Amino acid sequence: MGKTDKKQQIFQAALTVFARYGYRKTTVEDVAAAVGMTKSNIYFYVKNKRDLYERTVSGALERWRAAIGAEMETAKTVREKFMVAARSSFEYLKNQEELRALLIQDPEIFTLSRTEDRFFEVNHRAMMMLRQVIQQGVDEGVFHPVDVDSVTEFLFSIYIMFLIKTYVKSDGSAGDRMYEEGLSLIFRGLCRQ
Amino acid sequence: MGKTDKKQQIFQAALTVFARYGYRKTTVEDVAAAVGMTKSNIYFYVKNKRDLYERTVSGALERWRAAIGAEMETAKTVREKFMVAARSSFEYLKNQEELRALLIQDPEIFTLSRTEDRFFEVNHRAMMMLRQVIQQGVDEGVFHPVDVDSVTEFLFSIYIMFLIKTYVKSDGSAGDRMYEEGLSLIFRGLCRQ
Amino acid sequence: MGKTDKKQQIFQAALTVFARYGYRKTTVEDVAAAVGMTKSNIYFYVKNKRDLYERTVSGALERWRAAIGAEMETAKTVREKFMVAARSSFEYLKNQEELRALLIQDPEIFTLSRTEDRFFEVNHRAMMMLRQVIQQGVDEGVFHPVDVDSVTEFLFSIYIMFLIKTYVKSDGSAGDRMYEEGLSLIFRGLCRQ
Amino acid sequence: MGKTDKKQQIFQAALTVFARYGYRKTTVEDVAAAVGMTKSNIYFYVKNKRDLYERTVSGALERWRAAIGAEMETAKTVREKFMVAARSSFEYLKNQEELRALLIQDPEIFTLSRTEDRFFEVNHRAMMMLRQVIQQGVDEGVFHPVDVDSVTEFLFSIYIMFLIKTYVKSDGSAGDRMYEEGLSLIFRGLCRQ
DNA sequence: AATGAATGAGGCTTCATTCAT
DNA sequence: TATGAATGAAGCCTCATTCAT
Repeated sequence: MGKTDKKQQIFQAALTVFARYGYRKTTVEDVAAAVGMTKSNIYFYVKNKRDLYERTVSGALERWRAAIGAEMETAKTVREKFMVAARSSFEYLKNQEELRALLIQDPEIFTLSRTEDRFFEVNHRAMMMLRQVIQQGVDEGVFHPVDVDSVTEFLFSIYIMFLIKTYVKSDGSAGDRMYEEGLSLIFRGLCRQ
Repeated sequence: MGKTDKKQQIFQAALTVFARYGYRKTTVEDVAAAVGMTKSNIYFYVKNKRDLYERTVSGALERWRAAIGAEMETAKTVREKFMVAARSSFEYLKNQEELRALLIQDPEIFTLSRTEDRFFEVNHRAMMMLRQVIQQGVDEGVFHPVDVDSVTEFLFSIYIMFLIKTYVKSDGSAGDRMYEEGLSLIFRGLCRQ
Repeated sequence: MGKTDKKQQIFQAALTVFARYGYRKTTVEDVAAAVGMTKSNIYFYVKNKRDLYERTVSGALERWRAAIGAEMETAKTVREKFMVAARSSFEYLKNQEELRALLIQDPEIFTLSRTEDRFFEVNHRAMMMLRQVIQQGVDEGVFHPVDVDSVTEFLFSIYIMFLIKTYVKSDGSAGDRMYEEGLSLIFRGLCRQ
Repeated sequence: MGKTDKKQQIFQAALTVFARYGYRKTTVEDVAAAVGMTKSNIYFYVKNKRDLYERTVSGALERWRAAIGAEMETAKTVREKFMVAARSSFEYLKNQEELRALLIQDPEIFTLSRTEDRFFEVNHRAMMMLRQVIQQGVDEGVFHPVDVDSVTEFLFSIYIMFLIKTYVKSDGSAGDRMYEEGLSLIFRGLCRQ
């Protein structure tokens, strides 16, 4: 087995553990135990506990983004693309309990501060996919002539928040209802006519 | 000086320290040093490090909410109230660097899950203020006849997100522009006609 | 209320608390709370936590010894006295849950090392009562001509052990049975004929 | 050096320290220093301070019991066995200052309450050795037809008490004399004729 | 590539005790 | 007499990280 394979194995196990306990409560030894190796050997593959975490998360995010991207290419119209993006993100997360848990544990994963964001690159790539849809909508006159960059960021943020909200252990509040109401409100504000 | 005063003094100092270093990195001793007393004496006033933190945060949130509440009473129309709420929140935070820092350090402060939220009460009170405005807008026919509860929660979430986004150490992105674009988009979706 | 009364009140409360939690786990504050005063005020009446404990225990032991002494004076023959001593000790303890608990928590209370024993005096007085009975038995020829001092100490020790064993939360073993068997064994070895 | 060896080294050192200062006064750091390692490394071998203590004590008790067991097998008659047991226990302890000290520091080590006894197993094994002798004596008609279980427990208790008494830092009292008087008294009550 | 062993640094908490009022 | 407030000292334990093998 190559070194890369072993790493993947580690990140997979780390995902499970971090998702369950969060960064702080997770011990390097916990991860090691999950892979079936010893604590010290982990340091052969990663530099740090932090390093371990960041690689783990980045990997998971990237897989997610790639999945959405693939789905979006199947859509034709702008409206479809928008919906596909939203829907397939939700679908994807539905089958990824660990990723969901992770996002709940550490919502800052989505922070977009370029300077210190540990996940800037992958986040940015994801946002660009959204931007492209909006740009297209504006160009085609389907959407109001909004400032594309600002609105992209705005919607991306809402979108992220939605995901988190939706998957946080049931607030007791009707998440689905909020989802529908919110979405139509947004659409009403975005679409022309 | 009464015991309550001393407590306030402690929470004030704690706010400073927690804002700077975050919960984890902050040492009880740090706080003690900031007040000018010994570590052990802190335990005369609070039960725990956790207890210290929660009282500190709750206090700060409550002061904030009260300030907004006072401002809102000065407004007459629904639209004014809405704007005042948004604006004075921002204004307030502009002068409260520490609270801002705190919110960045621990965004979960705003989590609204009734079961585990440590700050549920004060958060809830704040949201109810918003709900009241929306209800009024709907009643007066100024807003679309939306589902008040869902939209309240939706807008409150966005509002919180906005605050955090805006005050996160410079994103590099144009926060204000996003703010304006987003707000008008929302309004367009919310207001009738 | 005189200072002495207040002290008695303190020792009474202390007995309750020490009996329940043992010396180590008992906090000066626990005792204070039980009396209804503050920690610091305790130090007006006693020098130390240790001092507090020792006065508390000594008092209880002395009351016990006095009760037995009174009972023994009612007996006539040596055998009667012996039995009365054993029996009334048990009877007394039956109604003194706290003292019992205390003895279980700190069996060293009965240690007889003259040098460091904190309760030497009262223990010694108790043992002397037993010695007197044995001496009388030997003098009257009812008992074997044993070495009075040694046997006294021996029996006193067994006697103490018995008390503790008996009142330790049921070992699961048949304490009563052991009591009878042991006592008759002892008597067989002690009495002439 | 294997892990087991290292552990033995630790327990040996721990025995020394616990014997000297008692459980409470002994610091994990004290033990570590005695072995020549750091505090934290101790936690590599044991779970707790408590764990450290219990393993230390159990080991010492077990070594003791095994030594007596070996001696007893050399004896032929019941009386001899009884005497050997008593005598070799004393002999063993004479050369084990630390174990002696330990027993004095924490007499509860010998408590036989099945539920809470931390050393029940090893204690029980020891008592069973005594029981066997008594059973044999009764079977052979050398002893009175006593209730074996009760008397075993009774004698075991006395025996333990004796050990403690004898080895408590000089009582000032003539321990040996008491030993002889007590033993003959017991024998007189136990042996037929 | 892997491991056992070791370490250092640090943090939380408890409490007996004191002191000014 | 009584109290609130303050303190110092101490102890347990966790963990990320390193190193020799």
